[in-house]
Amino acid sequence: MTVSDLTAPAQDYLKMIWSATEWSESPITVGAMAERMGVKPSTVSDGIRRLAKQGLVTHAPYGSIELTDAGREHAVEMVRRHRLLETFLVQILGYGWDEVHEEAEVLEHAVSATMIRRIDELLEHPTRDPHGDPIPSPGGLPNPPEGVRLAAADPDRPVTITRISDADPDMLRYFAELGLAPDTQLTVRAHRPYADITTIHLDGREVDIDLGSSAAEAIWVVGN
Amino acid sequence: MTVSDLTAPAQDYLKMIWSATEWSESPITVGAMAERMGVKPSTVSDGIRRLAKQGLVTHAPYGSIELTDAGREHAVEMVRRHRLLETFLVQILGYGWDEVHEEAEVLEHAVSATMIRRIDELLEHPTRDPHGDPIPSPGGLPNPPEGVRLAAADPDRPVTITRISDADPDMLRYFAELGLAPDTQLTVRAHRPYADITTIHLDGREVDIDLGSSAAEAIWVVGN
DNA sequence: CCTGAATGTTAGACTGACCTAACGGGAGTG
DNA sequence: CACTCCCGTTAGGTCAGTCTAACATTCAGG
Repeated sequence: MTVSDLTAPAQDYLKMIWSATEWSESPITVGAMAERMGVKPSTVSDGIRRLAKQGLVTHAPYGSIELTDAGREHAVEMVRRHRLLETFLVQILGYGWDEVHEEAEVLEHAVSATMIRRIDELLEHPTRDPHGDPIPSPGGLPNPPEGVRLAAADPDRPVTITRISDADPDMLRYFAELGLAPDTQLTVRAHRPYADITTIHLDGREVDIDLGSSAAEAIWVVGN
Repeated sequence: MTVSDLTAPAQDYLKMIWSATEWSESPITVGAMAERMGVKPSTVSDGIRRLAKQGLVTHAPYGSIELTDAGREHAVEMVRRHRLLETFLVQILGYGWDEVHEEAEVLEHAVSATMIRRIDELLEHPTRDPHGDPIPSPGGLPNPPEGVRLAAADPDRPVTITRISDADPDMLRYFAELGLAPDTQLTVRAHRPYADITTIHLDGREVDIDLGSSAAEAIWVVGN
C-alpha cells in the first residue's frame, strides 16, 4: 500500500500525529487534531477508529494515539511531500515563506510520486524547507532537530534562527513583518518569567522586540 | 461561487461536457463520460442530476446535456487550469509532452487561483499547451481552433501539426515514439477511404507511416 | 409500425466524511 | 470520597460518490 491509497483526511491525521512528536514528547489529543483540521472532535474520533482498523495507528478508547510502523512510514512520506512542496513554491514560484503552508497542505494530497521526485531533483535534494524544518529523505527519517526554543535560549548570546513552526499562518505573517525568518541573527535580551515575555534584539536594528510565549515557543535558535 | 466549491468529479463532468464541443459539434453521451472517467454510467447519471440541481447543466432524462452559462464558466476555468499545468510540467519540471495529462488531471483540482496566476506569470502567459491546445484567458474564452484533422487534410501539401488530442495517453506515447508532436512537419501521401488509413511522410524521414482513423482524427494540421 | 439492442435512469446498498446530540470516563476539588 | 466538568466516544443523521441490478426509453432494422 502506498500513501496515495489513503483518503486526504487519513493522510492528514497521520501527518499530525507524527508531527506532534517531532518537536516535543507530548502526544496529540483528539481535540487538538479537530481544532487544527477545523472539524468536530467526533469526526476525528471516527477517523482514528478507521485508521486503527487499517492497522496504521493503535488506539484504545480514551487512551493515547500511537502510530504503527506502517502508519509512521506514511506520515513521514506526507511530511516529505509537504516540505518539498513548500520549498518548491518559494524557490520556483516565488511565494513568500510565510504563505506556502496552506497551498502545500492541499497539493501534498494531489502530487504523484513522480512529481515529488522531479521537484526533489530540480531543487537539488534540499534538506531544509523554507521554515527551517528538515526534509525527510525518501522512505527515510528526517534529520534530527537542532537548536533550542527561543523561550529557552540563554540571554546575551548571539544566535541564529534555524526553524520557525509553520503551525500558525497568522503568526508566520507576523514574524515576516518583524523581519524574523530562518537565518535571522538575534540576541535574547531577557526572559520575564511571569509575564511570559521574551525580549529580543535583532542585529542591526534600533528597537528591541517583545515576544509572548507562543511566539517564543515557535522559534528555534542555535548559537553562532 | 468559485470553481473550488465543486467536488472533483463535478469539475471533471463540466470539463468533459465542455471539451466535447471544442473540436466537434456532437454532444457527449453519458456512456462516453463514464468510460473516460472509469466509472459506471449510473454514477455519471447521478452526477449529472446533481449538477442540474446546482444549475450548472440542463438535462431532461434521456435528453441532451447542455452547460448553463455558470457551468460553462467553471468548465473553461478547469480547462485553463489543466492546460496551464500541462505547460508548467513540461517547461519547468521537464516532463515529456506525452506524460503530463494524468498529472494535470489530478493537480487541476488541487491548485489555488493564486498558484495558477503565478504559473501563468512564470511561463509568461502562454497561449498554447504542449499538445497545441489553446489556453483560455482568465475568465475568458479559448482562442478559436485552427487547422483541420489529418484525416481531412489535402494530400501532397506540406503541413505542420498544430495540435494533438490528449484524450488517450497511450496514443500520445505512440505518437511520441513515431516523432509526431506539435510543430512536426509532414505531408499526407494519401487517404485510403475504405481501409480508413492515412499515409503520411515526415520531412527528412526515410519511410512513410500508416495511421488508422482514430490517430488521423486526433491530429490537427495547418498548411505551411 | 413493431420490436429488440443499445443506452440511460432509478432503486437500493455501501463507504467515508462530516454534523449534532447524548452519553461515558477521569481528574482535580470541595 | 464524591461530584463535577472537560474531553472523548457513540449514536444517528446527511451528503457525495460509487456499485449492481432492475427498469425505461429511443431508434433503427425488419
